[in-house]
Amino acid sequence: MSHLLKEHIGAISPLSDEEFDYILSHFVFKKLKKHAFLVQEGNSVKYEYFVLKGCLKAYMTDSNTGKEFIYQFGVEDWWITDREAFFKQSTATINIDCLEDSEVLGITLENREKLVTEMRKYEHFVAVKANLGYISLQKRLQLMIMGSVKERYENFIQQYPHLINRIPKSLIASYLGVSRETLSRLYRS
Amino acid sequence: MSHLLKEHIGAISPLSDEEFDYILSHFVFKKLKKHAFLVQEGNSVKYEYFVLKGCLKAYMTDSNTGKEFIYQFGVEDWWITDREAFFKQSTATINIDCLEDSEVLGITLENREKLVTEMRKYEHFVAVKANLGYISLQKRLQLMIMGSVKERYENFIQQYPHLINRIPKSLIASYLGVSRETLSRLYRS
DNA sequence: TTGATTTTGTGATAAAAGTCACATCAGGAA
DNA sequence: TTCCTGATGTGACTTTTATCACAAAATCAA
Repeated sequence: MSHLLKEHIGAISPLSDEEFDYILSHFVFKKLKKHAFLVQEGNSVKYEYFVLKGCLKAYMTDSNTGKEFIYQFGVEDWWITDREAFFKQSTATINIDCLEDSEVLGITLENREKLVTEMRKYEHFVAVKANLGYISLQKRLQLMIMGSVKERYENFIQQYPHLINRIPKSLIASYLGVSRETLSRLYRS
Repeated sequence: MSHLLKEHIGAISPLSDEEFDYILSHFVFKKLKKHAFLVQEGNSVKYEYFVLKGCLKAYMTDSNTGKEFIYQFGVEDWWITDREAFFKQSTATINIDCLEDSEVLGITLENREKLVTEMRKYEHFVAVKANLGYISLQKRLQLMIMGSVKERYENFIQQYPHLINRIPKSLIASYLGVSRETLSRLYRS
């Protein structure tokens, strides 16, 4: 049996079909139309989501200027949620909505903890993920502080070549912390 | 018995004296002079460190410009290491050195995994820490992208009031991703 | 298809921050 | 104390990026 989530977890903690079926039974499936919200500011955040299909953006809005900063995109094989609200069981400070029709698998904090407690393999998977996530965030911060706009964009192209023509440049600019005009002017020979 | 590390872990997972003694036996104590390196680029990173006393900086040097970016300070009650090198057991890409005479407790990856496996409480502590660390890094990134230099500095003052007069402004500027001159000019009435 | 909306590019100008240079100030070591 | 080093403040100028404005191109929905 092949399943995107099975491959995903299995890359860190190899799973038997039975183990994976058990894990999968703790998730709920959701199908969303373009522009639909998965997480909305002020609401509670019941799930952490694994993206099966489509594309989403997680962003926060500056209360003064009204401008938005995209802190993460979510496409196939990625996890997305308002991490702080999910783990602290508080209300969302960010929004997540769909750039395309999307399909996700959601797991509640309760089920997540249940799996972590019951299955050493899932606990290991989750711990490794947390570390890798932290490390990649640290690299992004470093690039943001030390790198020029050009370096940031080139790094993005290299890391996410499949997103360049899938996501509007204005959103990529927001992710890179630069105005869309400046990004657009980068490659004038 | 009172111990900084016991209070630190206990705030997340309360510990008996026996449990803490057992945990502590997995750490090694190190005492360092000002300017000494705890982690040096190119070397292996055997330990993750908890700071008992003193002040350290973790930074990376841009290979082109030679300028350094401080990604973390470490003072009492903080953890510090080259996370990526430590977990992947590769060589350091960053340097950590002492701004003051310092004392730290180090734990190897092996001992860390041993404790995580043996003690549910330590595992919980470590998981919670990873989450909190990720969340605070995310906030720092957000502030870096959306906030003005002034907002970033004010946030720093609010978060770390005790560091303002302990660490040179030029290093704080590096942490905030701004030149020391610009930081110095912030508060001309 | 067609009209509307979104996306993208680009000029002109303003604002923010960096860089270089130098002066002053504070603290540590002999 | 006295010298030396590192820390800090600030002027002058340059570079980078944001902002505003508008037009062309692409995409989407009825």
